[in-house]
Amino acid sequence: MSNAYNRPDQLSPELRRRVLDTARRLGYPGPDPVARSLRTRKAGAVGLLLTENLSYAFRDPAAIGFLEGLALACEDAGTGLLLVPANPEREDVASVHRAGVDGFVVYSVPDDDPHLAAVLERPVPTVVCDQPDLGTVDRVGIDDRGAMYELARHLISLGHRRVGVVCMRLARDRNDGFVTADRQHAAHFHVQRNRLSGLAEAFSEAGVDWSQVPVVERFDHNMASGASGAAQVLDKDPQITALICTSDVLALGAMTEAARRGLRVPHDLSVTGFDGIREAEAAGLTTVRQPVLEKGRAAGKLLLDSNERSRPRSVNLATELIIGKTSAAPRGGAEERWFGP
Amino acid sequence: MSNAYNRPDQLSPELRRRVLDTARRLGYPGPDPVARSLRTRKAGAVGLLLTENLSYAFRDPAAIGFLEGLALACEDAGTGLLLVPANPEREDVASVHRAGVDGFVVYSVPDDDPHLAAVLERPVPTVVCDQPDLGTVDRVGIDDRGAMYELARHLISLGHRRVGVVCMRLARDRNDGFVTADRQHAAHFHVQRNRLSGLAEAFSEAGVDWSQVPVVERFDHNMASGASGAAQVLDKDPQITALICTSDVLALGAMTEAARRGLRVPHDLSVTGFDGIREAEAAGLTTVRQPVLEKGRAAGKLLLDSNERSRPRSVNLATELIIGKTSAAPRGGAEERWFGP
DNA sequence: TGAAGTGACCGTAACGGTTCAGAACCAATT
DNA sequence: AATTGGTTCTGAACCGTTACGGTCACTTCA
Repeated sequence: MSNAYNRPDQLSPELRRRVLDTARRLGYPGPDPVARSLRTRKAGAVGLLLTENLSYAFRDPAAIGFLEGLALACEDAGTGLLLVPANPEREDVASVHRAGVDGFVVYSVPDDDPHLAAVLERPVPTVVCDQPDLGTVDRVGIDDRGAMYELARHLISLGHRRVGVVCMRLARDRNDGFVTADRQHAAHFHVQRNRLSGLAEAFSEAGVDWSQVPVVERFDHNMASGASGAAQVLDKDPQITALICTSDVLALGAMTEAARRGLRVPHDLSVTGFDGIREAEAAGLTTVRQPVLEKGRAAGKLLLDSNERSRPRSVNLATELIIGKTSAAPRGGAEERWFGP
Repeated sequence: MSNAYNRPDQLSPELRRRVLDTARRLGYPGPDPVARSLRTRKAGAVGLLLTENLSYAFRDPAAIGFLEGLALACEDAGTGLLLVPANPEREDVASVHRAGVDGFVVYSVPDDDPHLAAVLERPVPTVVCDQPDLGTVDRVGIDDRGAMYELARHLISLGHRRVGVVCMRLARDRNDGFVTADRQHAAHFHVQRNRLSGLAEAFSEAGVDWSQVPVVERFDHNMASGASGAAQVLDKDPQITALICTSDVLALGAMTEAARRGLRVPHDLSVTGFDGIREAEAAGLTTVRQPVLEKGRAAGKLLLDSNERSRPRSVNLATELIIGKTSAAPRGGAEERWFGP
């Protein structure tokens, strides 16, 4: 029977026709994909674990780019892409257990997330993205630390010494406010931890006492958070000459707050982002561009040709420092004479 | 055994512990989701069929909004969302057959698409979106025809009589150029067909010979298409006072072309769109806003509570005419005295 | 003390396909 | 005529799980 559908060469055309005819007459809807998957041990789909609220993936431009790249890789391979809901509120690991997939891509979740643990227990290949190297599964990411270090060097060379930071959530608990050094080090989001540590290193080297730098955290990732985070930093220390945001979305929000306060960017305040999304380019933001689409595509490729037990691979994609028109030497800064526009 | 995982109440805690212990010792990875699906006849996922190149879904703002709404509905119900690749080039219906899902959502595909036919043959509930009412499955959409009629009335009341149109693809074959009346009527994309027919009706009523109106079609849906489409219309008839685009993305592209030609919008040329995406709002575009997120959510809800054999439901969501600053009375037009700004 | 009732546990039969071994058949060769 | 080879077709095993009904021990009540 299944031969009639899948192996036309294995039987005579006449029998095939007869089988298909009676099948249609009996109202047979064609082979059941689930039963087929059980037998062949291939689901024909890869799972994408997004710990964030599922709809978040469609709001964040960087996440959309990643999704697009991953979808492209899946399309090339002819497999589907299953978005696995993983609501962080109820610890509903069941969704991971219930997903019939040939492998998982894990995108930017906290490293202590129970869903991630559940994925790693499943006997399928996995690629983690923007995560620490687990040593046991493939990984794709960028050098967040190095890229942010480079951005910090840019600001330092412009003459900035008194700065503030707005970052995304650092752990699963909501903490909208200032961040202690401890919390920075213990951050469960690999990406944010490394970006902060790149900043800390560069500014420490430049003689800045990092523990005195105001770092504000926001749980939600949108422009409003960027604006309110910027407000909190500027209230704390109105003397800062640069505001460093760990994402473009936050930075764009920060720009609106600067405008609201009548601060001219970059004359009165430099603002920087991270990601290199289209909106940032349009705004001329100084930022680090990372190849989000390529990241998704690389994750998909890695997963889809998981050769039997080659040792875990780790891919780092290149980033590029984009110097836009939102960073300049601080007003009246000593260095202005040498580094100004 | 399965009880130990799924029905802790059916057995004593002691046995449960013992079972789970030996399971772990034997390296048992937990119940297999595919086998479970086979037995329970529930896949725990819904399929989304996008006939367009898969990555398209992540480029078009309206599609993203739809996806977000659908993802929200799925998240609420605790089911996954499977993106089914359906490359229009190779007629690869296998992807539809291979998808292990409890139902399908079909989003804006041509009504003669073989993938759609394949979905309808599958014995699972289906919701079509932006499609003609098939009478056999649930449907969600808007009144494209009526909404466009209303937009046309707005332009007519401003005094526009000589207009041009840029529309999205009308069928599966690529036809970048002028569109005959025949092709307009025979269009296989329900949405485009109805928008055009709303225009034709309104302008015909106003005494305009619709067959003389230049209508240009573009296969790809991006701003560049809008720009080149606008150029083609303006080359054909530089006298037009309004350019009607069947999507905001095309309209935004048309605006860039108008600017390139030194045409001031709306003074020299009115431009209108359709969808109500964020970028259009930012640009002050005159357009029709449709609730894309709600459309996705409605499709998901419809699918997920498919009560046994209720007769097919059809949902029409409300739209809203947004009069922005890209439409005004034509320069020197007779009506200007009464309707001008 | 025996019958009936209760709850925990276990064995087995599907679910619907794929695969593979071998039966049946036919033709050609020794 | 018997053996060989090749092709087409049939049947049974298996994939891993859950639903279901039956067994068994143990309690309860007459």
